[in-house]
Amino acid sequence: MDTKQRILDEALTLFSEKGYANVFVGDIAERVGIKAPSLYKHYKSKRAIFDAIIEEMNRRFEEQAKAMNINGSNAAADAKVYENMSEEHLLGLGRQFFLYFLHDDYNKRFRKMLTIEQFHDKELADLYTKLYVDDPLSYQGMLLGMVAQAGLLKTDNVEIMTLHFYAPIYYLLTICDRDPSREEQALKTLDEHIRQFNRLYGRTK
Amino acid sequence: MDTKQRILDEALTLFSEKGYANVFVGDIAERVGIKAPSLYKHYKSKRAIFDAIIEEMNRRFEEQAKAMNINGSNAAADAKVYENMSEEHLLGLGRQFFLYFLHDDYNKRFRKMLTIEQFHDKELADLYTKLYVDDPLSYQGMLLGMVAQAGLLKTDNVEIMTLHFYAPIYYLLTICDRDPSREEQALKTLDEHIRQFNRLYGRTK
DNA sequence: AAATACGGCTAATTTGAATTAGCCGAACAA
DNA sequence: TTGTTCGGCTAATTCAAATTAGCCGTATTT
Repeated sequence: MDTKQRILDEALTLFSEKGYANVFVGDIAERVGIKAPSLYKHYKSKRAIFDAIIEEMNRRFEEQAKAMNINGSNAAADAKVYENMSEEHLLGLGRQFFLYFLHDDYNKRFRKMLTIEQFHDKELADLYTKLYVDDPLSYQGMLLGMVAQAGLLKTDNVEIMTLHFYAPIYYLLTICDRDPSREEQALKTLDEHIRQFNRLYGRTK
Repeated sequence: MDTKQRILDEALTLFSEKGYANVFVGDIAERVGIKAPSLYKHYKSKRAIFDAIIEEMNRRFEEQAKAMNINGSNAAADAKVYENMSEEHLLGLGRQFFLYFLHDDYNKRFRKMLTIEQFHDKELADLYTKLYVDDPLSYQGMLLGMVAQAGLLKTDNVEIMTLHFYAPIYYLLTICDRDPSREEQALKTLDEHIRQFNRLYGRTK
């Protein structure tokens, strides 16, 4: 990987562990294997590194969103996929979502960084809300909506049902971010949550 | 209020808005209405101010926990209180908990500060988890357990039921911390959540 | 009333971290 | 090959923020 990219990568790691203000330009440089002044050949300032991370993140997420829409925009067709969905499928859905967010390295670090920096300015707060609140909710709302369409879930309020599906996932995610040693237990809880969710909302009693 | 206490108070406000590292001793002093060097008549260092905040917080929470136990330890007696609990009571319970955490000034500021600082060291992470994850869960688990005992809620897994009750509350709380303009909407969602919770778990179908 | 403690101030001092200046060798382009 | 760019380095420089020194008035104690 070229140096410019490595700088972003190491900076993100450090920012996610200690927060922007507690990371020194020298720390980043050291990790990359160069001296602090050399960083300035690639970025104008420490702030510029942070901004570049945010930019790249936006790029990645847009990309990802686009990819999702390709499979997600045609609800009528996709609903068929869910026509014979079982509890196992639902479990898979939740687990996949959870593990992706939890273990995908870029996601994990970025989420932690945003958690730390979210109160610095409104833009970051909005980004956090978009990435970890609104987008997952609307995406999963769409999926669960289709499953309900297919007659496998019963509710008169998809939004609240989706909240009931996602809030515990979010909650467990924040626990694991803070303390990875809880992952195993969180995964068990996740399974129980989804099974119970299915019992509560599933049509096939 | 005496200066020593005012320093803690203003420091907490600032730390909760910008995080420890982005607050200067001079900022705190200015708010208190004195000059930076005068702060050192009260605290040995900037760090000591932070530590004092944590200490006071621990004191407050222990106090609060003690107060709760007085009413909470005798489950058999308290269960009677819930014998004729209605959806309205349940709504009140959730709303009270939510609003207390959301608006109690000390709580709000402390929670935001911990959110920012949680990844700095394990002690802070553990404190966060205790205050906003484990304690609420066990407290509400106790209450809901009693309500279930009284025959008003039906479940074979109180823990998951409690997760289903609390996770959305936690989720909404973090949204409001980030963006207070969402409070109104969050309160509506909270109500819908609890009503739906009651529909899902309530015995009196 | 003298002595002392308290809590404020201004003026240093110290420190440490970001950034700039300017050099230099390797690669590559003309 | 000669020049130019790239990306590294060391040695300043700058600047801001924490902390210390030392003064001083007020209030409290003895």
